Amino acid sequence: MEIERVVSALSALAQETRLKVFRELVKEHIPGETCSSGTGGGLPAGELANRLNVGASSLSFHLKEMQWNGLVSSRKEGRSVIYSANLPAMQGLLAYLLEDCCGGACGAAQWVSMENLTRENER
Amino acid sequence: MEIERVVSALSALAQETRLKVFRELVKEHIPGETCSSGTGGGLPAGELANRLNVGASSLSFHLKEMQWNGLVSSRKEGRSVIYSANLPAMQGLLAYLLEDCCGGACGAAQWVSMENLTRENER
DNA sequence: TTAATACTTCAATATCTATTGAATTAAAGC
DNA sequence: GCTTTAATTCAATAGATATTGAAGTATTAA
Repeated sequence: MEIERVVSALSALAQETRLKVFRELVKEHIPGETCSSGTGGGLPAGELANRLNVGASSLSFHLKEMQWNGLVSSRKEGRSVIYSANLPAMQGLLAYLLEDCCGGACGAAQWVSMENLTRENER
Repeated sequence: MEIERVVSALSALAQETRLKVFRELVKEHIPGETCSSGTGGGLPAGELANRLNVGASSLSFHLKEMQWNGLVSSRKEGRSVIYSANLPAMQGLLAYLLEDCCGGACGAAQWVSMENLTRENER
């Protein structure tokens, strides 16, 4: 992952509303399903706006930003637009941070224990 | 790690110069040493400015930002100021992203393989 | 076909960020 | 003390971001 893409992925998450959006979408994620393939998973823009208590146009602005940066994708369903988390983008970001910004120096192997990694989905 | 701190840590990294600064400092990190305790490790501001080809005052602005957000710390040594990466902050950030923004849904246990984690420090 | 719903786009605005160069502070060397 | 070096602070500026409310576009329902 080259540095410009890393910076843009980080920018997409470095804002409270957007980070909360991503978290909500991850909670709704159905394992093994991508947005384009899925019939379930993800959330409509309006539901996100309600949950996060953000104005529709403001949320739309943030979703567009996140979509541009590859963190979410969308599909249209009736008059709703369903957004879902693009987990491979997050994986790529985490891999970069672990390898290039933590490296051996971080002692990653120690703290990234199975306790963290196998933690069950609490939804 | 509460959401405001996560957002501010992400903001600290979501800028090309700052991300490069952090990477450089991680490369210079001496395992087991914190900035305050260390006699080695870290880099003086001027050396960072040279390596990254950034103006001194601009770099100073970014370093201040990163220090405020807890990603780097500094010590004075003669007329230099030595900056070093605050790895626990990065660990906390990665832990948050793995757990709250990736969770079980991400299949983290699969992709965070030992291949990634035990990769040798290439400096 | 009209009305309602779900979103997005647009324009105006306010605020935050980043860069530049000049001025300032602090430590070392002469 | 004077000068050089290392870095920070300041002021001005340009540009990017975020919020608001109004207007516009589809889609569904009456």
